[in-house]
Amino acid sequence: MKERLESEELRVYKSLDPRKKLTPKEKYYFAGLEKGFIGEKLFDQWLEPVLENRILLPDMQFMPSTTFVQIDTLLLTSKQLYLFEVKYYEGDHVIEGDNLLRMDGTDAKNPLLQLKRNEPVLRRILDNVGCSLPIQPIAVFVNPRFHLYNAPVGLPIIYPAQLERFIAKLNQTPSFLKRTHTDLAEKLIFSTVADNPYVRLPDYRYSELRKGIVCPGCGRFYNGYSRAVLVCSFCGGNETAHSAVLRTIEEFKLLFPDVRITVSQIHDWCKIVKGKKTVRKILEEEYLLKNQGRSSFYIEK
DNA sequence: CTGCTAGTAAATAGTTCGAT
DNA sequence: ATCGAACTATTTACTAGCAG
Repeated sequence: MKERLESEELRVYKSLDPRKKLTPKEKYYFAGLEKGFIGEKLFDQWLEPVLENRILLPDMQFMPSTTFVQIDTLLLTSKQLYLFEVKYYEGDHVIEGDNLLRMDGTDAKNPLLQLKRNEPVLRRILDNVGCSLPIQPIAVFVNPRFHLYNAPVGLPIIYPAQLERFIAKLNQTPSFLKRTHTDLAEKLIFSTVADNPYVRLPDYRYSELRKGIVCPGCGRFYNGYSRAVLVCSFCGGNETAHSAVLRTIEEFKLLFPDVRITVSQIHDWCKIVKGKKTVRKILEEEYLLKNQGRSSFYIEK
């Protein structure tokens, strides 16, 4: 019903990373975003076998009244709604009171607290759409290299070594989806909101960013190209100028949503494309030309 | 495999057109 | 008047096909 996509925030960091020197803080935050996404994808794969009669709702952002909640993973069954908080933490951890600590003493986000905060908000959202299904909040640690030392028995936590059994058990629990369930899923998707007030984007200006086309294989810049085929001098990967330019236009749109797309703009942004003709041709094929002459620009088809 | 040729598409250059 | 897109013609680089 809904696909899990990289967040806009993550995509911005990804395309900024090779083009600008990120501060250590930004790098750290970026790495966290990437790990989070890896973990969520990994858990999606675990859930795959139970989805025949259950619905996976990834990346659900709600804003009922003034509180914003982001829920990584919801799983709708006929009996209940699982609220998962997925973590890709690695290494040894301990619980001290309400805090989840790494062995070096630094704080990691405690998913149990996040669940405690999110559950009542989700309850309100469910009530709003007239759903009385019980919520089952669970924290999931999906990284096999994760260990938690002193957790008491009975916490709503799934550890890496328990994942397989959890999925097997879930699969044995009968679930029959009716029309009301798919309707509910649609209603929930409909009530999600797009923007996340917690995004922390680094500040960047066009002039300071390195221009050019990045190889999708290894993330480094192409040195140049000839005859409409780009060959990466680092990893050997190759692709057509058409798809490379198109991807680089998407990056530009992501980083500068308010700047108009013109042939000159994209020509400068892609840098290694020699002629504006090539850029124009691609824009002409994939986008829609607005206005004529001096004030012309391209928009989505 | 080499050398030739024709065909194709990109790059280049020069010019026109339209909006500001 | 000026700038950027659009148009046109030409050069350049590569490819496929073919004979020797």
